[in-house]
Amino acid sequence: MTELRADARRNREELLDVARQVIREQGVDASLRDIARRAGVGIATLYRHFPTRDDLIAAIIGEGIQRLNARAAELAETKPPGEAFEEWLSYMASRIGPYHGLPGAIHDALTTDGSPLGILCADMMDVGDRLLTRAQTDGVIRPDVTWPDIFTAVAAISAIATQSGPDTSTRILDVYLDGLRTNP
Amino acid sequence: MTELRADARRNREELLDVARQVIREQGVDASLRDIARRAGVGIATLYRHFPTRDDLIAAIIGEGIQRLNARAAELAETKPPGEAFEEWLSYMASRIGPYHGLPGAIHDALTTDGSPLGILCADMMDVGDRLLTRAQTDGVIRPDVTWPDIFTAVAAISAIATQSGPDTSTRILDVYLDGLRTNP
DNA sequence: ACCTGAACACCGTTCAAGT
DNA sequence: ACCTGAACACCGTTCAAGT
Repeated sequence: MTELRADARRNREELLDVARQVIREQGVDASLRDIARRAGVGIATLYRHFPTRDDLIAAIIGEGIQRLNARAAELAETKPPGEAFEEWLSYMASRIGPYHGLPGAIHDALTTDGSPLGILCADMMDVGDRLLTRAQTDGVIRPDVTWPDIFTAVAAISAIATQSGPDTSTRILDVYLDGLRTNP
Repeated sequence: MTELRADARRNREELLDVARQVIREQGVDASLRDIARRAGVGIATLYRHFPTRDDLIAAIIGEGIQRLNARAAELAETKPPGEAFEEWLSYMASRIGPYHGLPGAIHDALTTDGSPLGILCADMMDVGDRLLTRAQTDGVIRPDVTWPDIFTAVAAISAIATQSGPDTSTRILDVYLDGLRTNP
């Protein structure tokens, strides 16, 4: 894993660069053949580096997910629980939404064991769960809603961004967040 | 349209029966070739009866959409505006959700002119808009939310049903509906 | 170690040829 | 009028053969 022959390393980088761009444009169901072609590499080479589509997606969004986790820690320290939780959800939506089909892929990955994408997102789920619990303990978020439900909801709502635009997605998320708050 | 040769009529019925089942099982992206094969008909025959996938989907869910519109009229007469609106949204979600990919297809169809599915759903959009306006006039639903937004939200949330099950979808919809209500 | 293209089994869509 | 399969240009995935 860590030691790669020079040519292999170059191919891997090129594949990732191309895939990042193509997937941002066409979504997570983009043609793998097309990605290999644009990277100037045989289709089998793509499969050697990324045995499944899941592996490729995980490699592409890995960094973004880590940033998401870091942001959670940051918000937890600087903002009150309710604000931290809501801001983090909005941030998550803005990062995940633009990749067409990604929320669905993450959801599938989380319930498929051994999925690299699932493993990658497991930490994110823990982080979210903790932020939620803090906000619920603080009494600002309804105590009867679970984190898996909220994650599923925010994922589905963020997916709207690729169809109806980020503004629509944001407005809908705001209404949902309002429903999440305890009535004073 | 109305006059079909006996064999053509039989083929059309068989295609619709098979398509209804296959699409319920596999979603709106199911293989058209597979549907034709199972219907015991050449692939070109499917295309002759339904020139686009859109036509086929519209033909399949047409009856369901009309039932949806009828239900709206019924609810408007028998229930107070807020209840009528919310019940209709839940009913819509329960009808649309189970078909994987249908909410997305409807959304695309509504913004593509000439789409048979879009034409079919246009009435439904009017009906929903009227129910919303009544509920807003009655003061029970937030006045600052538009019908297209609500439709998009409910469509996205109902789509959850095929991934996480109808119960999850229902719970999430409840939270969203809560966010839609005016705070007393 | 790594790369490659051919191979296989699928698609969606169209079109000439059949009845 | 209507039906049909072949044809074309694509997929995802695997595997034997190359360096």
